[in-house]
Order: sequence, then structure tokens, then C-alpha cells
Amino acid sequence: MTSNRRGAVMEDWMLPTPSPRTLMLSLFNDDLSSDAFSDVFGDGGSDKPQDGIERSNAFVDLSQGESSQVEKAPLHFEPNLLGSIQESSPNNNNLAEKNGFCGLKIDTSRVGYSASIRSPIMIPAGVSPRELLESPVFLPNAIAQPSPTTGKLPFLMRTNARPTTPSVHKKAQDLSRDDHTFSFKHIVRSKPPCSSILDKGSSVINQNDPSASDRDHHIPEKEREVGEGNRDGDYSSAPIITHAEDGYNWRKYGKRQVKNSDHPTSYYKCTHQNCPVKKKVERCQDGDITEIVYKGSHNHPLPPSDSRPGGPENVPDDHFQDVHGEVLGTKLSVSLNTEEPVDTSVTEARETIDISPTPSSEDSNQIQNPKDGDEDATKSKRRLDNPPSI
DNA sequence: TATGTTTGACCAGGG
DNA sequence: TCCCTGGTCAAACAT
Repeated sequence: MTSNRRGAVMEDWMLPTPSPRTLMLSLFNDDLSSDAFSDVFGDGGSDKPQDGIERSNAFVDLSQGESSQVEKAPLHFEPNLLGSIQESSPNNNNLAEKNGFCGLKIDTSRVGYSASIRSPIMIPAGVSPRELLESPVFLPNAIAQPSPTTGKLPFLMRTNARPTTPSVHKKAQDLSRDDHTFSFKHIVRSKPPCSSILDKGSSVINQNDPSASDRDHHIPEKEREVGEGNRDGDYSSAPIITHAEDGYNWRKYGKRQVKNSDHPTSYYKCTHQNCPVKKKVERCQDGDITEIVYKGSHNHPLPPSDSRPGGPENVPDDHFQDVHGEVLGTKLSVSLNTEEPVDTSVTEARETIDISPTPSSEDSNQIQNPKDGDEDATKSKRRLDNPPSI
């Protein structure tokens, strides 16, 4: 089953359509998936522009009510995720919404459609999308995927809700409308050279994915470090830069000097097998990231960020499914809830990278795709030395 | 024309 | 020291 499903998923991924989350949902529940697809394809009743708006609003509003939904969600999903959902097919939307998927759905469904639109969402400084995504709050939804890419927008809502900027709302609407593009603006650094850039602030934009949030992870170490200060939730702190280190591995596949930009744009791909996620990073001369645009969503859990302590639990690729399914929901939640002892090395890395109880490193080991682990293991080696700029 | 992606060559690190 | 793996760079190609 895994193979088939996976294959389907892969195809889907290959196609610029449904977001991973949608796919995941599809795995669990056709109804849900259908709904999601309907959105995507503009068929089901939810494709209406209004829908988008509503969703977007939901996004924003969720910031307020979301928490409640999310919290509730676990109750429904964890135990009967499949059963309950499947049984209530036509009304799955409602169910999903109840469970907190509404938000996710909103984003993901549209993900993959237009990469051109950007709907920037402001993330409080110091808060990385990853953290948000991985925050326990999302666990319930974690079913879809632990990774931010899964479209754990809810958190976005949360975070966004805070600094509710009119622009944000507006953008959110736009966002929900056509795209799944999120932009997280975070200040990378206040450097004079980049001042111009700073104006617009370094931003992380998710182009197809709501899940863009995870993408943030990949902010260069520089940013990470800078962002560390904020981790504790000290949003007020200066370095707004969120350690964007999403924990995913990226491979730079291109670099280009953009016309209207003084800074070169680098193109990255997620190194994970079959992971369609790409990101465009614009840096200023100093090498500071001024803008990050994510495309697509990760169809895999966070890779073991690096030095895998012990044995990579080699889980078959299928693990991936597992991850999405139960494993993810369970292990992830566990790891998140309970901070497992981590290797010092890992811990340190994590410190620099992330505070959040995310499966970045050791978690990743558990949750992550074993395969990734292997690859990452090797990759990570080099990366550690020469961290992929992003 | 500009942007994004692909591809091949080169380089670096690890075993 | 050699080979393998993987990353980056840059030109070319595609959209």
C-alpha cells in the first residue's frame, strides 16, 4: 500500500497541484482529499473566490480562535482520525474544520497553483515558521506532517494574528485567493548595505505552499544565530531574524542576478528525494538574506539535521508514510512534548538552529525519513563544514 | 527580456 | 592516495 500511495503522492508532487498536506489528507481520507482537490481545481463549492477570502480570513481569524480549534483537534484526530473522517465524507469539511484542518486546508488546497502570487504574512520576529509549525499546537494536525511544509498554517495564523497588520489581512486574503504564498518578513540583520533591503525586510515567502512556514527553516546559519535571541519568544528582541533553519537540506542549483535587484538570487532545492520544494534566496552583498521565497511543500518530515547520534533508524522509505500517518502524529507529538535527551552535539546544533521542540535533529532521527537520514548523514557532514548558504 | 530550471564541470570531504 | 558522493558554479535552455 505504501508503494502505491507513495507513488501517487510522488506523482502529485511532481505535479504542481495539491500540496503535500492535501496529498496526505487524501491518503487518509478521500473525501478530504477530494475536497482539497476540488479547491485546487476550482470545482467543489470551495473554490469560490469567497472561499479563498474566507479561508484567508480564517487564517487571520484563526489566530484568535485557532488555538481552540487546534487544541480540540487532537481529540478527534488522534484516535479516530481515519475513521471519523472517512465516515463523514461530504461533510468532511466541517469535520476537518472542527479538527483544525480548515486552516490547513485552506492553504494547502491552493498550494501549488500559482507560484506567482505572494501573500506575505508577517511572522513575529524571533519566531521561525518552523517553530510555529512544530509547536505542540500543531501536533494535532501533525497528522498531515510534522513539517511546516505540511501547511501548518494555523500557526501562521496565530503568529500573524499578533501583529495584525492591515496589510497582513489584505495579503492574507490575496493569499488565500490565489496562492499559497506566504511571506514571512523577518529582518535578517540591520546592516547598512542591506538597508534598502531591510526596508522591505528579509522576507520568507512561500509561493505555493502554505507550508511555506517550514521553509523558513532554511535561513542561513547567520540568520539562525541572529534569530536565536528571539527564540525564547522574546519577540520584542531585536534580531527579528528567525532562525530560518528549517532543518531541511537544500541544494543550490542555480544562481542568478536579478535585474531589479542588487543582490544575486540563489535557487535551492530540497535535497530530499522527490521533494519538490524549492526556494529562492536573495541575499545582499553581505550575504545576508533579504528574501526567501519557498515553492511547494515538503513531502517529507524534517531530515535528521545532521550528526545522527546513533544508528539511523533505517526505516524504509515507507517510513515516510508512517510519518505522515501515525508515526508522525505519535512520535512527533511525543518528541515534541517530551524533550528527549539529545546528544550534546545535536543539542548544540539545535541551539543554534532551533529552540523549538521541533524534530530538527534527534526528533528528526525518530521521525525523519530514514533515507533522509542516510543522505543527510553524508550531506550533513559537509554541510556542517560548509553549510549550504541556506 | 527576465526569470527559473537544467545540465555539465569542477571542487571538497569522507571512507 | 584514490574513489565515491555530493555541493556549487556557471552556461545553456526553457518558460
